[in-house]
Amino acid sequence: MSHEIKDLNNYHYTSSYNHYNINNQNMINLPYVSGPSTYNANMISSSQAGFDLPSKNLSPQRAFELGFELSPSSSDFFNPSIDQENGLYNNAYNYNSSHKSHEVVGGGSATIKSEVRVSPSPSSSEADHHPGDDSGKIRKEREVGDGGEDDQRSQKVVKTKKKEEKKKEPRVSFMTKTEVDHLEDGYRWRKYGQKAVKNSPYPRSYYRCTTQKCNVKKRVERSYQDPTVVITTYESQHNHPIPTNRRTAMFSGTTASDYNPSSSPIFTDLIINTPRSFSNDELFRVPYASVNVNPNYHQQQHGFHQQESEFELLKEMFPSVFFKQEP
DNA sequence: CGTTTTTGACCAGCGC
DNA sequence: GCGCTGGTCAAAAACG
Repeated sequence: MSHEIKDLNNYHYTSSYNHYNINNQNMINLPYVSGPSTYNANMISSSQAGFDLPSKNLSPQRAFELGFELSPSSSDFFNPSIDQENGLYNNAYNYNSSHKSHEVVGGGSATIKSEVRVSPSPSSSEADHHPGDDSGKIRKEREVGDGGEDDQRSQKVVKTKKKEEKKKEPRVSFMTKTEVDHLEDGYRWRKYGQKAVKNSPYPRSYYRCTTQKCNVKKRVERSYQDPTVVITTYESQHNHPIPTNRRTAMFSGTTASDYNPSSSPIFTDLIINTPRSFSNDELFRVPYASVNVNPNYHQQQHGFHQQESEFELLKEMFPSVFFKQEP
């Protein structure tokens, strides 16, 4: 069956090949091992995951250890994709809010698929291009400054610098099968904008983490091809734990250096006990996952440490998925 | 009354 | 240069 289920603004997903393509870049589709149609365990085993990676640095075992250990409290469907080429992570995790069946997004099979794309070198893709990210700041600077030649020059330098910095911002996209637009992920977000998206009847919403000094942003948009799917894109990483008291989130003063999610009892407790608002009484099941790796991946330039750090980043961004405490 | 959401305006980047 | 698009700002409204 080759029913194509996703092709939204450069997102591409085919159920037959577990193909999840972003920004029209090529992906290879790696074989995966079909799992049971129902998966009640708290994680996927490496055999179920069916990882088959060309890169020795990201072994199936390693990928599994690094994060593809999915909590049933996270979603019914989890589809992560890491775009190393663009410093872009892409994930989709879907859950079915109205049924307990394990509906694949557009797939028609009783299995849920997941994949990770790892590709090298930052930038150039559309998804990684955010011209407007610093537009506001630039505007402010312009308003404050006197517009002199030196100012203009220095602004150019600042702009270039910011642009370069921007390119390195890692981004993670999730595709989530849900009726809820804004999924609860434990962090506190403030909406700062909404825009109509080209070729889509659904608007894109922009959120910022409300914690002070945390500049994590996320965009939420609904797939125009499959309105039941919500695409959530995270940018940057939280430098603080999940706020224990949501009302005090913006006053959290925890620094990145203080923050050790794996050793934080509070954090762990949250992962285990915090109910997801979108989950209702759902049991989240992930039958299996596969990992896709960009064939152009250059190991020399982006070795194990980067992959590891990216997975670590992924884990930090989605602790509820990655840090599930073993019984 | 503090916080969040809404929404129109603005800006930058890009393609033509 | 112009128009389109994505992203952000910020005032007003809504919310709790």
